[in-house]
Amino acid sequence: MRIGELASESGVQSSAIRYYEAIGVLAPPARTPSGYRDYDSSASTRVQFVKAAQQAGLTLTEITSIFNLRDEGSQPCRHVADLIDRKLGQINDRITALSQTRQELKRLAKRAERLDPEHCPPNSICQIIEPN
Amino acid sequence: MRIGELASESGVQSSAIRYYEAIGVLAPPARTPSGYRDYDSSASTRVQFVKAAQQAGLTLTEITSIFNLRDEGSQPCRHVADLIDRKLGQINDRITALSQTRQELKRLAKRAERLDPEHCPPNSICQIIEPN
DNA sequence: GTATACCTTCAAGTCAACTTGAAGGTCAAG
DNA sequence: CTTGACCTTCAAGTTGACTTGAAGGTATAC
Repeated sequence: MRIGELASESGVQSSAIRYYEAIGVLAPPARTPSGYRDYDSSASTRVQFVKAAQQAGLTLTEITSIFNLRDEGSQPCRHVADLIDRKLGQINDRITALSQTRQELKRLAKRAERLDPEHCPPNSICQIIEPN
Repeated sequence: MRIGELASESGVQSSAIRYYEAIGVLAPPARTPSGYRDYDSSASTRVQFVKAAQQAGLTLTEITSIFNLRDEGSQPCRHVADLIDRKLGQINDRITALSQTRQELKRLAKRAERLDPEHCPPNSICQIIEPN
Protein backbone atom coordinates (compact mmCIF):
# COMPACT_ATOMS: atom_id res chain seq x y z
CA MET A 1 0.00 0.00 0.00
CA ARG A 2 1.39 3.39 -0.95
CA ILE A 3 1.26 6.46 1.26
CA GLY A 4 -1.67 8.09 -0.51
CA GLU A 5 -3.81 5.02 -0.09
CA LEU A 6 -2.94 4.71 3.59
CA ALA A 7 -3.67 8.39 3.98
CA SER A 8 -7.10 8.38 2.40
CA GLU A 9 -7.96 5.10 4.08
CA SER A 10 -7.18 6.48 7.52
CA GLY A 11 -8.34 10.01 6.93
CA VAL A 12 -5.08 11.88 7.38
CA GLN A 13 -2.84 13.61 4.85
CA SER A 14 0.21 11.97 3.33
CA SER A 15 2.37 14.75 4.70
CA ALA A 16 1.13 13.95 8.20
CA ILE A 17 2.19 10.32 7.81
CA ARG A 18 5.66 11.36 6.65
CA TYR A 19 5.77 13.68 9.63
CA TYR A 20 4.85 10.85 12.01
CA GLU A 21 7.71 8.85 10.58
CA ALA A 22 10.11 11.78 10.89
CA ILE A 23 9.43 12.29 14.58
CA GLY A 24 9.39 8.58 15.38
CA VAL A 25 5.69 7.95 15.91
CA LEU A 26 5.63 5.46 13.05
CA ALA A 27 8.50 3.17 12.05
CA PRO A 28 9.93 3.63 8.57
CA PRO A 29 8.06 1.29 6.22
CA ALA A 30 9.44 -0.94 3.47
CA ARG A 31 10.18 0.66 0.12
CA THR A 32 9.27 -0.37 -3.40
CA PRO A 33 12.20 -0.76 -5.83
CA SER A 34 11.56 2.77 -7.02
CA GLY A 35 11.69 4.20 -3.52
CA TYR A 36 8.02 4.62 -2.69
CA ARG A 37 6.92 3.87 0.85
CA ASP A 38 5.19 0.50 0.93
CA TYR A 39 2.96 -0.05 3.94
CA ASP A 40 1.48 -3.28 5.21
CA SER A 41 -1.94 -3.48 6.77
CA SER A 42 -0.65 -3.00 10.34
CA ALA A 43 0.28 0.55 9.38
CA SER A 44 -3.38 1.36 9.03
CA THR A 45 -4.03 0.05 12.55
CA ARG A 46 -1.30 2.29 13.88
CA VAL A 47 -2.51 5.40 12.13
CA GLN A 48 -6.03 4.74 13.33
CA PHE A 49 -4.68 4.30 16.82
CA VAL A 50 -2.90 7.63 16.56
CA LYS A 51 -6.16 9.28 15.58
CA ALA A 52 -8.13 7.60 18.36
CA ALA A 53 -5.54 8.52 20.95
CA GLN A 54 -5.40 12.12 19.72
CA GLN A 55 -9.17 12.26 19.97
CA ALA A 56 -8.72 11.24 23.58
CA GLY A 57 -6.33 14.17 24.02
CA LEU A 58 -2.97 12.37 24.01
CA THR A 59 -0.01 14.11 22.39
CA LEU A 60 2.12 12.49 19.70
CA THR A 61 4.91 12.13 22.23
CA GLU A 62 2.64 10.20 24.55
CA ILE A 63 1.35 8.06 21.72
CA THR A 64 4.93 7.30 20.73
CA SER A 65 5.64 6.14 24.27
CA ILE A 66 2.76 3.69 24.00
CA PHE A 67 4.09 2.34 20.71
CA ASN A 68 7.58 2.03 22.16
CA LEU A 69 6.34 -0.01 25.11
CA ARG A 70 4.34 -2.16 22.77
CA ASP A 71 7.30 -2.70 20.47
CA GLU A 72 9.46 -3.68 23.42
CA GLY A 73 6.97 -6.44 24.08
CA SER A 74 5.57 -4.93 27.27
CA GLN A 75 1.89 -4.48 27.74
CA PRO A 76 1.27 -0.76 27.89
CA CYS A 77 -1.97 -1.06 29.87
CA ARG A 78 -0.81 0.47 33.11
CA HIS A 79 1.13 3.12 31.28
CA VAL A 80 -1.93 4.02 29.23
CA ALA A 81 -4.14 4.08 32.29
CA ASP A 82 -1.69 6.51 33.91
CA LEU A 83 -1.61 8.70 30.82
CA ILE A 84 -5.38 8.78 30.79
CA ASP A 85 -5.55 9.79 34.43
CA ARG A 86 -3.04 12.57 33.92
CA LYS A 87 -4.91 13.76 30.85
CA LEU A 88 -8.15 13.84 32.74
CA GLY A 89 -6.54 16.10 35.30
CA GLN A 90 -5.19 18.40 32.60
CA ILE A 91 -8.51 18.58 30.78
CA ASN A 92 -10.31 19.39 34.00
CA ASP A 93 -7.85 22.21 34.64
CA ARG A 94 -8.37 23.59 31.16
CA ILE A 95 -12.13 23.45 31.53
CA THR A 96 -11.94 25.22 34.87
CA ALA A 97 -9.81 27.97 33.38
CA LEU A 98 -12.10 28.38 30.39
CA SER A 99 -15.14 28.47 32.64
CA GLN A 100 -13.59 31.31 34.58
CA THR A 101 -12.91 33.17 31.35
CA ARG A 102 -16.51 32.56 30.35
CA GLN A 103 -17.73 33.98 33.63
CA GLU A 104 -15.58 37.04 33.09
CA LEU A 105 -16.91 37.47 29.55
CA LYS A 106 -20.49 37.16 30.73
CA ARG A 107 -19.82 39.83 33.32
CA LEU A 108 -18.41 42.08 30.60
CA ALA A 109 -21.33 41.36 28.28
CA LYS A 110 -23.77 42.43 30.98
CA ARG A 111 -21.73 45.54 31.65
CA ALA A 112 -21.80 46.32 27.93
CA GLU A 113 -25.59 46.12 27.94
CA ARG A 114 -25.92 48.31 30.96
CA LEU A 115 -23.41 50.98 29.97
CA ASP A 116 -24.45 53.81 27.71
CA PRO A 117 -21.93 54.31 24.88
CA GLU A 118 -22.64 58.03 25.04
CA HIS A 119 -21.29 58.16 28.54
CA CYS A 120 -17.91 56.74 27.62
CA PRO A 121 -15.44 58.70 29.77
CA PRO A 122 -12.92 60.35 27.46
CA ASN A 123 -9.77 59.40 29.32
CA SER A 124 -10.47 55.70 29.58
CA ILE A 125 -9.91 53.29 26.73
CA CYS A 126 -13.16 51.42 27.03
CA GLN A 127 -15.50 51.49 29.95
CA ILE A 128 -16.61 47.91 29.36
CA ILE A 129 -13.21 46.35 29.82
CA GLU A 130 -11.23 48.10 32.50
CA PRO A 131 -8.65 46.81 34.94
CA ASN A 132 -10.05 46.05 38.45
CA MET B 1 9.14 56.33 33.19
CA ARG B 2 11.55 53.75 31.80
CA ILE B 3 10.51 50.37 30.48
CA GLY B 4 11.53 48.41 33.58
CA GLU B 5 9.44 50.60 35.81
CA LEU B 6 6.41 50.32 33.53
CA ALA B 7 6.94 46.58 33.39
CA SER B 8 7.11 45.98 37.13
CA GLU B 9 4.29 48.46 37.73
CA SER B 10 1.98 46.62 35.36
CA GLY B 11 3.19 43.11 36.05
CA VAL B 12 4.55 42.17 32.63
CA GLN B 13 8.12 41.73 31.41
CA SER B 14 10.06 44.45 29.63
CA SER B 15 10.48 42.14 26.66
CA ALA B 16 6.70 41.79 26.39
CA ILE B 17 6.30 45.56 26.23
CA ARG B 18 8.88 45.80 23.47
CA TYR B 19 7.03 43.03 21.71
CA TYR B 20 3.72 44.91 22.01
CA GLU B 21 5.38 47.88 20.42
CA ALA B 22 6.89 45.76 17.64
CA ILE B 23 3.55 44.29 16.60
CA GLY B 24 1.67 47.56 16.91
CA VAL B 25 -0.30 46.99 20.10
CA LEU B 26 1.40 49.93 21.78
CA ALA B 27 2.59 53.09 20.05
CA PRO B 28 6.33 53.82 20.15
CA PRO B 29 6.99 56.00 23.20
CA ALA B 30 9.21 59.06 23.49
CA ARG B 31 12.92 58.49 24.00
CA THR B 32 15.38 59.98 26.45
CA PRO B 33 18.45 61.66 24.91
CA SER B 34 20.37 58.46 25.42
CA GLY B 35 17.78 56.37 23.59
CA TYR B 36 15.88 54.80 26.46
CA ARG B 37 12.12 54.44 26.05
CA ASP B 38 10.37 57.10 28.10
CA TYR B 39 6.74 56.33 28.92
CA ASP B 40 4.07 58.65 30.24
CA SER B 41 1.42 57.53 32.68
CA SER B 42 -1.12 56.67 29.95
CA ALA B 43 1.18 53.81 28.93
CA SER B 44 0.44 52.12 32.20
CA THR B 45 -3.30 52.37 31.54
CA ARG B 46 -2.80 50.77 28.15
CA VAL B 47 -0.72 47.90 29.44
CA GLN B 48 -3.25 47.27 32.19
CA PHE B 49 -5.97 47.27 29.59
CA VAL B 50 -4.05 44.72 27.55
CA LYS B 51 -3.85 42.49 30.59
CA ALA B 52 -7.51 42.87 31.46
CA ALA B 53 -8.59 42.15 27.91
CA GLN B 54 -6.30 39.12 27.70
CA GLN B 55 -7.83 37.87 30.93
CA ALA B 56 -11.14 38.11 29.14
CA GLY B 57 -9.75 35.98 26.34
CA LEU B 58 -9.13 38.62 23.68
CA THR B 59 -6.10 38.21 21.41
CA LEU B 60 -3.50 40.91 20.93
CA THR B 61 -4.86 41.48 17.43
CA GLU B 62 -8.31 42.13 18.82
CA ILE B 63 -6.94 44.38 21.52
CA THR B 64 -5.05 46.33 18.88
CA SER B 65 -8.28 46.85 16.97
CA ILE B 66 -9.84 48.38 20.07
CA PHE B 67 -6.88 50.73 20.50
CA ASN B 68 -7.05 51.69 16.84
CA LEU B 69 -10.73 52.61 17.07
CA ARG B 70 -10.05 54.55 20.21
CA ASP B 71 -7.16 56.42 18.63
CA GLU B 72 -9.30 57.31 15.62
CA GLY B 73 -11.63 59.02 18.06
CA SER B 74 -14.45 56.51 17.76
CA GLN B 75 -15.99 54.92 20.77
CA PRO B 76 -15.17 51.25 20.61
CA CYS B 77 -18.14 50.18 22.76
CA ARG B 78 -20.15 48.40 20.11
CA HIS B 79 -17.00 46.85 18.67
CA VAL B 80 -15.99 45.58 22.08
CA ALA B 81 -19.46 44.23 22.75
CA ASP B 82 -19.27 42.32 19.45
CA LEU B 83 -15.82 40.97 20.28
CA ILE B 84 -17.09 39.82 23.63
CA ASP B 85 -20.05 38.06 22.07
CA ARG B 86 -17.87 36.30 19.53
CA LYS B 87 -15.44 35.29 22.25
CA LEU B 88 -18.24 33.89 24.33
CA GLY B 89 -19.24 31.73 21.37
CA GLN B 90 -15.68 30.54 20.86
CA ILE B 91 -15.17 29.77 24.53
CA ASN B 92 -18.41 27.82 24.64
CA ASP B 93 -17.28 25.81 21.64
CA ARG B 94 -13.93 25.07 23.27
CA ILE B 95 -15.60 24.01 26.48
CA THR B 96 -17.98 21.75 24.59
CA ALA B 97 -15.10 20.12 22.74
CA LEU B 98 -13.11 19.65 25.93
CA SER B 99 -16.12 18.20 27.69
CA GLN B 100 -16.46 15.63 24.93
CA THR B 101 -12.80 14.76 25.28
CA ARG B 102 -13.31 14.41 29.01
CA GLN B 103 -16.23 12.07 28.45
CA GLU B 104 -14.10 10.01 26.12
CA LEU B 105 -11.27 9.88 28.65
CA LYS B 106 -13.64 8.81 31.40
CA ARG B 107 -14.93 6.05 29.20
CA LEU B 108 -11.36 4.92 28.58
CA ALA B 109 -10.52 5.09 32.27
CA LYS B 110 -13.45 2.83 33.07
CA ARG B 111 -12.42 0.45 30.34
CA ALA B 112 -8.91 0.40 31.74
CA GLU B 113 -10.28 -0.61 35.15
CA ARG B 114 -12.45 -3.32 33.73
CA LEU B 115 -9.92 -4.86 31.35
CA ASP B 116 -7.44 -7.39 32.59
CA PRO B 117 -3.91 -6.55 31.43
CA GLU B 118 -3.20 -10.26 31.19
CA HIS B 119 -5.81 -10.62 28.52
CA CYS B 120 -4.26 -8.06 26.20
CA PRO B 121 -4.71 -9.47 22.70
CA PRO B 122 -1.30 -9.80 21.07
CA ASN B 123 -2.16 -8.26 17.71
CA SER B 124 -3.73 -5.08 19.02
CA ILE B 125 -1.70 -2.14 20.23
CA CYS B 126 -3.63 -1.47 23.38
CA GLN B 127 -7.03 -2.81 24.23
CA ILE B 128 -7.92 0.30 26.22
CA ILE B 129 -7.60 2.75 23.37
CA GLU B 130 -8.77 1.26 20.13
CA PRO B 131 -10.41 2.82 17.09
CA ASN B 132 -14.25 2.49 16.96
C1' DG C 1 5.35 10.36 -26.29
C1' DT C 2 2.92 13.06 -23.24
C1' DA C 3 -0.25 14.33 -19.71
C1' DT C 4 -1.16 13.84 -15.05
C1' DA C 5 -1.33 11.87 -10.82
C1' DC C 6 1.47 10.16 -7.63
C1' DC C 7 5.76 9.76 -5.18
C1' DT C 8 10.64 11.42 -3.18
C1' DT C 9 13.63 14.71 0.02
C1' DC C 10 14.71 18.76 2.46
C1' DA C 11 13.94 23.25 4.18
C1' DA C 12 11.07 26.51 5.72
C1' DG C 13 6.58 28.44 7.05
C1' DT C 14 2.31 28.53 10.10
C1' DC C 15 -0.07 30.18 14.66
C1' DA C 16 0.36 33.09 19.35
C1' DA C 17 2.65 35.40 22.48
C1' DC C 18 6.37 35.86 23.93
C1' DT C 19 11.41 34.71 25.67
C1' DT C 20 16.32 34.22 25.11
C1' DG C 21 20.77 35.41 23.54
C1' DA C 22 24.45 38.13 21.71
C1' DA C 23 26.82 42.25 21.56
C1' DG C 24 26.96 46.47 23.14
C1' DG C 25 25.60 51.42 25.25
C1' DT C 26 24.18 54.27 29.76
C1' DC C 27 23.96 55.62 34.41
C1' DA C 28 24.48 55.93 39.45
C1' DA C 29 26.97 54.49 43.48
C1' DG C 30 31.13 53.82 45.96
C1' DC D 1 37.29 53.98 37.63
C1' DT D 2 34.96 50.01 38.03
C1' DT D 3 30.92 47.30 39.18
C1' DG D 4 26.34 46.24 38.36
C1' DA D 5 21.83 47.25 37.08
C1' DC D 6 19.49 48.83 33.44
C1' DC D 7 18.81 49.86 28.65
C1' DT D 8 19.37 49.20 23.21
C1' DT D 9 18.70 46.28 18.64
C1' DC D 10 18.23 42.27 16.00
C1' DA D 11 17.81 37.46 15.23
C1' DA D 12 16.43 33.24 16.58
C1' DG D 13 14.19 29.88 19.70
C1' DT D 14 9.93 28.01 22.07
C1' DT D 15 5.52 24.67 21.70
C1' DG D 16 2.70 21.12 18.76
C1' DA D 17 1.27 19.28 14.81
C1' DC D 18 1.55 19.80 10.88
C1' DT D 19 1.56 22.15 5.86
C1' DT D 20 3.73 24.20 1.90
C1' DG D 21 7.08 24.75 -1.59
C1' DA D 22 10.81 23.60 -4.59
C1' DA D 23 12.93 20.51 -7.50
C1' DG D 24 12.73 16.32 -9.23
C1' DG D 25 11.69 11.00 -10.03
C1' DT D 26 7.91 7.23 -11.26
C1' DA D 27 3.82 4.99 -12.97
C1' DT D 28 -0.07 4.58 -15.87
C1' DA D 29 -3.47 5.69 -19.29
C1' DC D 30 -4.24 7.30 -23.80
